[in-house]
Amino acid sequence: MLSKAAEYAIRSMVYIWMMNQKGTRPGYRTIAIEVGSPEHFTAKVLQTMTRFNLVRAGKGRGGGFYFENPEEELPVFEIIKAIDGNKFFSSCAFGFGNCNCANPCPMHDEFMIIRNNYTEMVQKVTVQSMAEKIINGTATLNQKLNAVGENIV
Amino acid sequence: MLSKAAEYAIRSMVYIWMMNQKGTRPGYRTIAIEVGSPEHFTAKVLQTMTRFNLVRAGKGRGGGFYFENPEEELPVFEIIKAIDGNKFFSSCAFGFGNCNCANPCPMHDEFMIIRNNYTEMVQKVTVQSMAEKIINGTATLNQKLNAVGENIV
DNA sequence: AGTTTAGAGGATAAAAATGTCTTTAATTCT
DNA sequence: AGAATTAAAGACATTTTTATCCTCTAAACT
Repeated sequence: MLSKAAEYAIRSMVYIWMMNQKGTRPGYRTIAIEVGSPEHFTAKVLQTMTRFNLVRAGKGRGGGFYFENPEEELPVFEIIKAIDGNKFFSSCAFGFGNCNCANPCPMHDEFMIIRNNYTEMVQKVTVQSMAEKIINGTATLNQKLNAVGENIV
Repeated sequence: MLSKAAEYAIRSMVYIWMMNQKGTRPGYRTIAIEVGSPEHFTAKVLQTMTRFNLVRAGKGRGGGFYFENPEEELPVFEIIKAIDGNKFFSSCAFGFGNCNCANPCPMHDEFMIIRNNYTEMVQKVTVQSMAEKIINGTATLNQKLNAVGENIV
């Protein structure tokens, strides 16, 4: 499963991309409110994003976060790697540092298939493809809750 | 990814099953040494296993852990659920409590496929099937390290 | 230049996961 | 009955993850 940090990062990035399309550069305060993540923690996570050059940040009035090349497809894979490293993409079910074909754990073969599928998936899903779904109305970035805090179904 | 607790639990259960086959009931001290897990933490994890009736424990001299019905296939799924709950099996990529078809996150469809495959896998892989691999010599329960602590390849 | 705005960075706090230690309870053997 | 053995249970410690706060720095606008 994704860490909270990675989760917030992905949500934030999609939001930034969408706002950029509308011609604005959101700040982390706005982002946190809109994607439903803790404000300062979101700021930290976005620092990591800029450090890895996955997004750019402008200081001062009119500043905020933005993509230099919004057309360039950004796979979720890159975001996850920046935040969580490639722990998941390299480690095995049994936590063996380097469970490999020569010295496999008893779930190695089965786990490899899942892991490869997952890796492929997060390489295929991009910030743009996700944003598109939200614009289409076929997905939501933040869970819609009713007044009592219950999920709307 | 599995928690450490779940990881140790799976390894321990496979080891117990194999020792039972040989006619012995290992204690948690032995188990911890043999599967390479922290002793007392392993004890805790095994307490959970007995509480969920996934294995039995005998106290006193000649005691230790054992399976009442060793023939009955035990899917890894059950072990993971006992330790980690069904967090992973029910939650979505975006951590939405109940991201569902009616209110999906932008990775919902893609993630569902992976999650279903994973669930299927851990339901198919059992303590017995894993033990068999180890007995065959086609897998190891514990990472074999050389004198310097490096992985043997 | 000075003021305002916004991210960067460091220090700290809280919570959860992981790991350790000690005591208690149950069982077996003598 | 008493001693030895082994899991159960609770208290405690450490580490990692998650979250908050405060100060610093850069940019923009007047």
